[in-house]
Amino acid sequence: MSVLSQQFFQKDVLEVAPSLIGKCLVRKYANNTIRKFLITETEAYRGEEDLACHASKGRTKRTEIMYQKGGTIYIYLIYGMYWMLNIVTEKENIPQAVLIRGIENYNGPGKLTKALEINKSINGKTLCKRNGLWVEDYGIIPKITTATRIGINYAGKEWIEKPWRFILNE
DNA sequence: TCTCCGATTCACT
DNA sequence: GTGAATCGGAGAA
Repeated sequence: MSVLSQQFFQKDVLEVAPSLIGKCLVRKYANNTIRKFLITETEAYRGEEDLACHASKGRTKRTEIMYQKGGTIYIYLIYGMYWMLNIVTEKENIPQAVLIRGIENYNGPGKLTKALEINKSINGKTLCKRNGLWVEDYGIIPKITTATRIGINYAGKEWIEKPWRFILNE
């Protein structure tokens, strides 16, 4: 087992997103309990030109986090009810992020953040043990299926059709 | 300040 | 298959 370094995330999101499949998301709760979850589904959001990406509107207070260097945690509230967990990729000033859509036993981004007790308090923090959330590599070589992204009908045909969702094959 | 709407989920017809 | 819940960010004025 090895803990993924910051360097792992400082690459193109299209490399990072599929390679996170089969890795282990580790959460240390407020009461020091530690739980590990296999990552089963991710999605890539890639830069200002990607109309499905929040950063397509340019650099704002909200998207500022995505311009940080890879390994930063981006938390975002959707529909006033659910927190989305993203991991920023690439170097500084390149707005890319991986959305964690699914983990073992929790199918759905809203459910997994609930299970992990994720909320805005860790927005902008770095992915590492000190902050209670990190990723471990157990050397699993997963079989990956690609698909189109979900919930981005506003982005237009060209971007809806990108096969930027990555799913672990059972 | 005010209005619009979303990287979702769940209950109900 | 359809619609409600619910709130912060972005853009308009």
